[in-house]
Amino acid sequence: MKTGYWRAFPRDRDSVNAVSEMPPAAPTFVPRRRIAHLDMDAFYASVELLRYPDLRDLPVVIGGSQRSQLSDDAAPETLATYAGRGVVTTCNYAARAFGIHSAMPLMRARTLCPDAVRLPLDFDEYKRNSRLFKAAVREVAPLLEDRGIDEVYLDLTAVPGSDRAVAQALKDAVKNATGLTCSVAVAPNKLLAKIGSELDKPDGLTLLTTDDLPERIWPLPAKRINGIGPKASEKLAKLNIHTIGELAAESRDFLIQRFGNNYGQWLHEAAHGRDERPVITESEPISRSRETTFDEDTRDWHTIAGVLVKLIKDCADDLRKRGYVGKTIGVKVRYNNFQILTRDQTLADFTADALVIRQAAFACLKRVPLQRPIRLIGVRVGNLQRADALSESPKNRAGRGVSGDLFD
DNA sequence: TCTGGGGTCCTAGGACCC
DNA sequence: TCTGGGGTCCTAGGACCC
Repeated sequence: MKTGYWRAFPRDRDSVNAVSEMPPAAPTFVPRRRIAHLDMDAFYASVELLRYPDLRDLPVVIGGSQRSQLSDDAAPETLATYAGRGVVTTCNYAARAFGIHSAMPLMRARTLCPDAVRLPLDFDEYKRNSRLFKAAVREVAPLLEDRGIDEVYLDLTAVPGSDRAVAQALKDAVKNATGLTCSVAVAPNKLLAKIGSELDKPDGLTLLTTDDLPERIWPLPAKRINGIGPKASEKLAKLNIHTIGELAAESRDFLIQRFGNNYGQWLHEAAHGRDERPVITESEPISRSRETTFDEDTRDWHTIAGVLVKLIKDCADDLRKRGYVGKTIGVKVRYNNFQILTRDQTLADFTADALVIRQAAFACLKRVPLQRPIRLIGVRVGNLQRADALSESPKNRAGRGVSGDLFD
């Protein structure tokens, strides 16, 4: 069995500088990486089906108002009686058979399937199940990268057992802990593992090697690559590039010329299934935010200000609860034409104080033209630091950054 | 049909400092 | 009087992801 390959140092798109600082290449034997991507199947819908098993074979759509906004005994309703803003957050496979998919406006889903059952979101319950499945997965493979509520990457390189056996053990662990199914792929890197976990959904188990590239990856649409979204996809289509294979057939220079140095180079690497990004097991948050869409578009300053005050309070509470302080305060509006505008301001001192945030946020809001109705308002606190790390650093406590001459 | 909320990263220009 | 380049921070916008 082939177990590895020789290389000098890992090449990582995100750590070019780090590589150049390393000592001269003394070749090291690096075991071939085994990376898994694990993705829960229709996660929110599946959690709801644990609570309402009778709905299992009916089309079910999750989205719209949140459970916390309803009375406790609110019964599930059908889409036919639903009116209002909002999109499908997710839906079960029965609903997908009608052409419904996530991010679709609920009113559109209603025309496709008026009899679909609509359930409100219950984030507390999804988070509880998320913690359960991640804890179970960690028992099998401790090197875990959290990619949100319903998916993770795992570095299986040091986990004993065949790829298939470990993948099956992961699926069994998730099922035992939550009663839910997931799809797992094992591949040489994150890029291929991510594509792989989609190939056999739901309840999938996929094993991929670089030898599978021509047969199993290249025929897929280019947008199946994580990082190629609607815009890049459209631009590629105009160049008559539709599949990953067609992308791989283009020269690096051609892609750099059309997409810029960074992105062009990355497109070329990705199409060839190359990706050396490590599994990141720990990371610090960059920002926290709160935003909301009005029931009706508005230009009324008092309405806007009133909502903003509440969002600021929520955001400040969240920061304090998590033990973070931030330095850059910003507001975001979305106009009724969907255009987004942001204004932000960096303070001299880190803060999690609602009153301080409020002052800065309203200074930002004053710079927002309200010449047309807005549909969304939001507040963001960025440049986060751990509150405890801050109190240990005299320079930070002074709040004037790192210019040493003020203190030396 | 009429489009949520919470994030991250990248780019690019200008200010400012050395 | 005219002319540098590099580095960092701030701000705004945009693409993308879950």
